[in-house]
Amino acid sequence: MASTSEFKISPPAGMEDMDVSSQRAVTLYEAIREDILSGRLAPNERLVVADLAERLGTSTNPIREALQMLRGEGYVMFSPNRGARVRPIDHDFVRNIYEISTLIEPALTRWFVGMATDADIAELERIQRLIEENNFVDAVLHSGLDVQFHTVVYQRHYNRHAAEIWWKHRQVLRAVTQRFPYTLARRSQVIREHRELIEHVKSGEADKAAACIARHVESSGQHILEQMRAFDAARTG
Amino acid sequence: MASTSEFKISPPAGMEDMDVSSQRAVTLYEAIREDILSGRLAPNERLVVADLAERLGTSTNPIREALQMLRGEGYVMFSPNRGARVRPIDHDFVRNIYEISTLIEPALTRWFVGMATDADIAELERIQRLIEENNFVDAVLHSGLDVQFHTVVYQRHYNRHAAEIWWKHRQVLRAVTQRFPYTLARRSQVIREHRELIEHVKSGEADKAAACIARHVESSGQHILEQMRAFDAARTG
DNA sequence: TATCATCAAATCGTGTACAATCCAAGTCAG
DNA sequence: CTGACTTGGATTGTACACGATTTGATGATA
Repeated sequence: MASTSEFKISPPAGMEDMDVSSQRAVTLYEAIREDILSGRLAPNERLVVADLAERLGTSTNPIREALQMLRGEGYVMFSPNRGARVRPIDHDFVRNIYEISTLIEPALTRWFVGMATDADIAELERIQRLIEENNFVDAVLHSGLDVQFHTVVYQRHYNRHAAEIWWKHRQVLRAVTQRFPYTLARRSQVIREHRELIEHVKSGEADKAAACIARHVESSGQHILEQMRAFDAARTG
Repeated sequence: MASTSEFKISPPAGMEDMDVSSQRAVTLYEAIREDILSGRLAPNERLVVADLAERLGTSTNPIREALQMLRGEGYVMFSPNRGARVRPIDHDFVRNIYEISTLIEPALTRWFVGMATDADIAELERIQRLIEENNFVDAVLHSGLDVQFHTVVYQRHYNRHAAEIWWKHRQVLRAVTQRFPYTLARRSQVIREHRELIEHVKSGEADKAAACIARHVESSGQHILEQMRAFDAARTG
């Protein structure tokens, strides 16, 4: 494996086990989703099933099913008899997701504090060390490690539904954040907040950990939304 | 229209306008979803595409697409080369949904308090009057009115994503609640909490309204989960 | 005789090819 | 320039072929 950027984000153990579907369609689903999230498919672009089928080397039916899945997750929009279009991952869409994360993640974190084992804490510290070693140099690696970090916290939560929502949102945010650089201020803030979270978990202070995560998500959202605004302003202005 | 029980719950104005898909498939989607939620399709029952196609008078492709939609919403589970099964609407599933609602609905309500017009309040009071007139006699009517009541609050929220999540959850809960009767205690509690909410909206007290909704969802969840437990105990014991 | 393994046939999921329907844009007559 | 018609392209629904999985029976072994 290459030393950097080959970090593969796998569905965190036991997370989307229900997502294992028709072997072909699930791959197509991921392929198209990545194309949407990465921006290779432009916002509002038409998704012509025949074209996609040819490009991805399959026939139309698997494509249709993949598009229906994507519709369920909110990545594509359908119009009757006019097919699918790429939903724009715009400012509002990202803001909506962040707002919901701000509500859900603290609740998940609170529960984790009561359940965390020594192994969990060791794992958090291990990942945090890797994050700090990388120090945002490799953006993709950082993104993957960051997902890993939070996955440790949410992975075993009894509310699978909530964990799934988090996971879906996270995948959108991962793709979006990779389009923009971290400011220096934001970098040190991320490090600080992660360290603070670990401390609260260690001392078993659920409320503080929850509040910490709330701030973490909130500030992360602010950071990205500002970048998106700036980018859009630069583009249009 | 018949005087009772013919109450049709339509997707509250502008709510799932993105859901308008292939005219046929979306109907099939609703048909199958209702069969699952109402219990006509047993938990874990296999969903054989050919059977469904015949029963619903269509061919296999529309059924497949409908099943993929339902997969996205969490109503069916897929296994590779083994097809789809009905996800059991069990105690855990319902609890998960209630927990998430407890997080989201107060936030939506808080925003509504700052935005509510006189017309909104009048509408809330109108629906509340109908609820009290019906007084839980017609369960389906009550269920529909209850959805309407809360829809007034969430309908125009800027976070469409959150509103959609609420709406999807609500549809599950509507189907489940209709399977069980309201206890007398629960009836008066619902009336009281609705009235209290209206008062808080009128006086513009966002925090109190949010807290009120949090309690409302919480107690509603407790009520249903107890009924489900009792039912399961009676069945197995 | 009971239990288990093996194998075969049926069943159903999955992908392909095709026909029908619908929409939109472009064209031509008035 | 406007409105209806035509035509091309894409969605949507149907029929079918292939392959995997399940199931039931048959036979072997303890």
